[in-house]
Amino acid sequence: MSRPCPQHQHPHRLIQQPLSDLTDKLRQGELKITIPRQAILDVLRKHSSPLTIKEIHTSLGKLDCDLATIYRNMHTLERMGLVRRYDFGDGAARFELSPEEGDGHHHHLVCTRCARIVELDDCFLNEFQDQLARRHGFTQISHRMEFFGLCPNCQVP
Amino acid sequence: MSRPCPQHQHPHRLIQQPLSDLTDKLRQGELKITIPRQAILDVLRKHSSPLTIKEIHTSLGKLDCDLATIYRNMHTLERMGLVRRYDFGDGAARFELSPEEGDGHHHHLVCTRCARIVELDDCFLNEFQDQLARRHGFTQISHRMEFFGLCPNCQVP
DNA sequence: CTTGAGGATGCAAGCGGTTTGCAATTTTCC
DNA sequence: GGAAAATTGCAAACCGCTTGCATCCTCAAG
Repeated sequence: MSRPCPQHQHPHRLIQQPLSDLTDKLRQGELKITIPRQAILDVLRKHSSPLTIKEIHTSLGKLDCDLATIYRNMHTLERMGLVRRYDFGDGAARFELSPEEGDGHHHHLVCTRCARIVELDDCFLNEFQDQLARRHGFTQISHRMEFFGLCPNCQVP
Repeated sequence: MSRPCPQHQHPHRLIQQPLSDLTDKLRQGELKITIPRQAILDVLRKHSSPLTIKEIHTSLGKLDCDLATIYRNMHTLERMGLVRRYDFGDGAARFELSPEEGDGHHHHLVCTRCARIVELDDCFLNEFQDQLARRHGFTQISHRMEFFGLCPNCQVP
């Protein structure tokens, strides 16, 4: 389905962090270090683009843990800021490891046919967002933005 | 799918009692003008912000038509370009009448507490989008972008 | 090293939004 | 009016996701 993205297109910011870092964070959050938890983080570390729960589950392979466990873990990991959730509008949430520290906010360009995902590094919307907030009196403002189209490989039926 | 050539269809239609623009378009698309269909379009015409299927259904009131019918109709109306679908990430699709003719592309600022929706008139992303397409070799490119925050009324718990 | 409290998991049931198969009905055209 | 085709209602199913509950595991205190 989704194939690996050419390296030159997006030097992604998933800095390979030592496992101890992650487990450290787990401990800080008073989370127990369990087999499924470690395995999920491992899977996420090995992929550069956001994965669905199903993809995570099949990536876990022989460690065939329950879907409910993955769902629950994605929530807790998200709550801890270890993982970032994306919604491409196809009904399945996708997750990737949060880039280290900085808010690492970024967006995606998604092929509507093969689901290939290109990561876009920069988000230029912050000042526009602030302006919007001021104009309409909103606070705690955030945004979702994704691009869709046919990738080069999918343009010939 | 295939639309008849505008010149060669239903010549009598033009001199009949004035039908709404919408029913006009239904005929052009070879869609039958049914009670539920008209009622749904009526509801959408009376609301300025996108409605969920449920909201449409309750707005239909005494004409208590089946949810499946609404779902099916939203698909066909969307395919005809009469209706626009939005996804605010809360699991329920929302629909509004397509702005007349021009692509009428626009975005929303959604209160995450009371779901109040502010429509933003302009979209400044088109040239950026084209640039993206060129850079990554994508075609048929489009985007989704929504803003979220707390509206003025929801800022004091 | 043992132990136990509370977190985490597996299982199964359930939920909300959406889709679909099919028979019955409605719209439209003649 | 009557036939063909589109549309509807109904019920069941689907999909992603959540939850209740009994059991299991982790980890720190002893």
